[in-house]
Amino acid sequence: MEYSIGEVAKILDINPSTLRYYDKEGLLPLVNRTPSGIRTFNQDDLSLLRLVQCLKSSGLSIKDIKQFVDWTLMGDDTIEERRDMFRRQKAQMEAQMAQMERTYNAILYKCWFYETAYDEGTTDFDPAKTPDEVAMLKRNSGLHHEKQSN
Amino acid sequence: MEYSIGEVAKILDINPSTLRYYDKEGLLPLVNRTPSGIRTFNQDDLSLLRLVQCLKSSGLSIKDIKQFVDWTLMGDDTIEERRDMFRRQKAQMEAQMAQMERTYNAILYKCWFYETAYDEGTTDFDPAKTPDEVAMLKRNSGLHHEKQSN
DNA sequence: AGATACATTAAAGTTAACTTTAAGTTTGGA
DNA sequence: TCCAAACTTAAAGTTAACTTTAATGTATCT
Repeated sequence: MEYSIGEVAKILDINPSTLRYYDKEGLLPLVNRTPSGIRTFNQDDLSLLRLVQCLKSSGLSIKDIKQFVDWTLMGDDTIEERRDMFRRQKAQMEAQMAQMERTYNAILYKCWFYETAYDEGTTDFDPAKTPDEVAMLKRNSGLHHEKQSN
Repeated sequence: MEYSIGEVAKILDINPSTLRYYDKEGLLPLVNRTPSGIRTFNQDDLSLLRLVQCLKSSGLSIKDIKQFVDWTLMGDDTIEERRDMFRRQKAQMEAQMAQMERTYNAILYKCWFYETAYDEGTTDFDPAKTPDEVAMLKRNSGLHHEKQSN
């Protein structure tokens, strides 16, 4: 089964221009063309595009992804480089997820803070009189902004 | 205790120019100045800056953060808006974290794939002969790129 | 007083990842 | 055959969030 650029765009919910941009950047080195020059995408191209989306959402840049694609084209001699890239990216994502959890806790605290402020009709309530769990979260969040500046 | 822009920059590991940019964008409406015009940051300013960093890392734009700061300056009449903002941001982060977990699983699979390929000396090994858990992960990751294109 | 480090502003420059535009070509249906 | 939709390229434009530059002022040390 083959697909036009517009069909691929719909399937993967990408702008056709973005697909052309990826192609120009060397991310899609194996896309075929009709004799008149129109791109025809096959299942492999779709798989690669899904991988590109995944790598992008893991935080890799277009440049990094091109490097990976180039390594893949070179074959088995570059397995180590690719392995190391994924090891690094795994570590990077773990750091990112840890950071995200800390940020999420701070947002949770802010949610609690404004739910309470909403109920009280003011941000100037006494944060000492609060459920223990949230109070602990507050102590750990490093966000005591309201106390001083409101 | 008060701090110069350079001291704040070091404490929070931000470029002084970034601090001036935040100020210009209205994110730091309460920073004092010496008679000669030099900014002096106090503890409240530092707290607000930490909050700005947190909101930024949660995915809010400078514009969104300015809106929040403006609401805060307006006082208790805007508690509902701020509460809703944090509710939305909480939901947004949850979606982001769910997406990140899916991506992380795909990266884990890639790690396994290239560790195995490294051991085998080729990417063209039989993925059927693999530990069950990873095989399941593979089936769920939607990344069967190697099979076809290597 | 002079040097040096740090501060100020406004404005221009940077970067990544698209997105849009312009001008044209190809394809499929009435 | 003709029209509209969808394709092509190259190049310019967009956006966010800084970052750098230039020209100048201020504070501190010797």
